[in-house]
Amino acid sequence: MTQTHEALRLLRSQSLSSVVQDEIEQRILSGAIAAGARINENGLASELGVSRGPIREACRGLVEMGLLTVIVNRGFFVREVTRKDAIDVYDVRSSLMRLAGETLAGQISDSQLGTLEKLVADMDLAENENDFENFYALNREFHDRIVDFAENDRLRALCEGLVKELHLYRRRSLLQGGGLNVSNHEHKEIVEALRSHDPTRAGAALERHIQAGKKRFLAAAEIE
Amino acid sequence: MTQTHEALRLLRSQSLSSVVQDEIEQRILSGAIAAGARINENGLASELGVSRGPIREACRGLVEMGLLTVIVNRGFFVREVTRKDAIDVYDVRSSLMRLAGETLAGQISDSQLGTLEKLVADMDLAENENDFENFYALNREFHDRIVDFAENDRLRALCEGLVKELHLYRRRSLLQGGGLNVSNHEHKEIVEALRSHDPTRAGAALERHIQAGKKRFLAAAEIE
DNA sequence: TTATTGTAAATTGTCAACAATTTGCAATAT
DNA sequence: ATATTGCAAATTGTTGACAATTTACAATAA
Repeated sequence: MTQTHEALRLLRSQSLSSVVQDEIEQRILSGAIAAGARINENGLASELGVSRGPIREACRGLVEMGLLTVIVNRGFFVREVTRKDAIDVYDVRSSLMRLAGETLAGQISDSQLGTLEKLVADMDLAENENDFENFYALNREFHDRIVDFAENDRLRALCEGLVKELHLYRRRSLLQGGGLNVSNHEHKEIVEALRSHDPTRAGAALERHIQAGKKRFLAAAEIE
Repeated sequence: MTQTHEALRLLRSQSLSSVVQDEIEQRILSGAIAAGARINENGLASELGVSRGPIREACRGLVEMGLLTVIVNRGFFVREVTRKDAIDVYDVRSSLMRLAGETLAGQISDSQLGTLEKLVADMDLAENENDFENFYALNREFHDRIVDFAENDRLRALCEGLVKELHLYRRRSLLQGGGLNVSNHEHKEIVEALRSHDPTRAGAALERHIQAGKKRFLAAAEIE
């Protein structure tokens, strides 16, 4: 009975809509619901054991997040991110990561530098062991931490959204798992720049890094 | 009867939810609904002549846009943008406008330069006549055009959202009407930089311009 | 006076049902 | 064979109703 108790406790702090929204988001990003596919409100409602109300509310939120599009009288569809969209997103993201670097360089603490260094070291290990999955997770945390440390809530929210949007494209192409040949050397450069507390240098290092990622991504997308 | 006909035609291309969403957004940005105020679903529903369903769907969208927040069992509230929030948004916006400048410098056409020059000239006129309202409108179009011309859809959408968010804060303080002492000189510098097709110079000019706006804004907010 | 408790009203969260629209598909015509 | 027409089923858009929760406020106690 602890399960229903848990469920009830959850509903006092979260509405069904937000739980459903997270669930649908998960399914979209994992690829369980394909790009371009329609969200079947009835089907999803009965599968999740809720009515269509929360489903539709969740979908409205996901539309504003850029994960769904809506066509009147036809329904909600998983957004199809074009190559041009992905390029646009990469450019915006590189610009924002540059801001993160510029901001962070002037305020980063030794303990924060330590955290980043640890992540880079772990990535070295993962790289040597060809543990791509772990490398990917560490890489993602590395970027997340940099944004977190910059302490700009809007920046954090936007970066989070951009990464999700890229996933919407990425999962079609190989990417992530494949490692995309991310060089840990760039990460070391970034940490060095941050340690020097030079905003311009740190911003440039991060911008270069994302732009390099964009190039790798485009090269990989070319193949498919 | 042409009115109901119009209304019906509209509903075939737009859902009630999106119409309601625009309406609520308008009320928030105009200040008709105060920051921190709760959205009364029943009240708004009967006032707009719709049921609570579309109202709630619209609110979910506005939450994701950052104009509303939601508290379980308490409802939707107009977001209260703090001074720190505003600073964060300005920093993000200056970074994105820099990207717009960098992008645009390499691809701007003579006709587009002409459009921007015309706007600057009109602003000169409005400035001389102390027509603050017109100056504000022209100033806004100037920035919108620059973003449009950069042809990055994500950038455009994000900038639009950031401007709305700033309005949420600014409308309390004086803002716009007060003119905030925006110097047209900075605009001329921006156009010159774009004409030189130098990405770095154009990006820097725009970043400086928004940062200057941030300073003016903070100084004005200090007074209140 | 100030806190506390209890109850009624207001409000939100969710659901089920109905009307309007779209989709699927067979029957028909070209 | 291809296009067109005409239903029937599926699906979306919207509504009204009901349960759960919060808010407002009067009655009571300290």
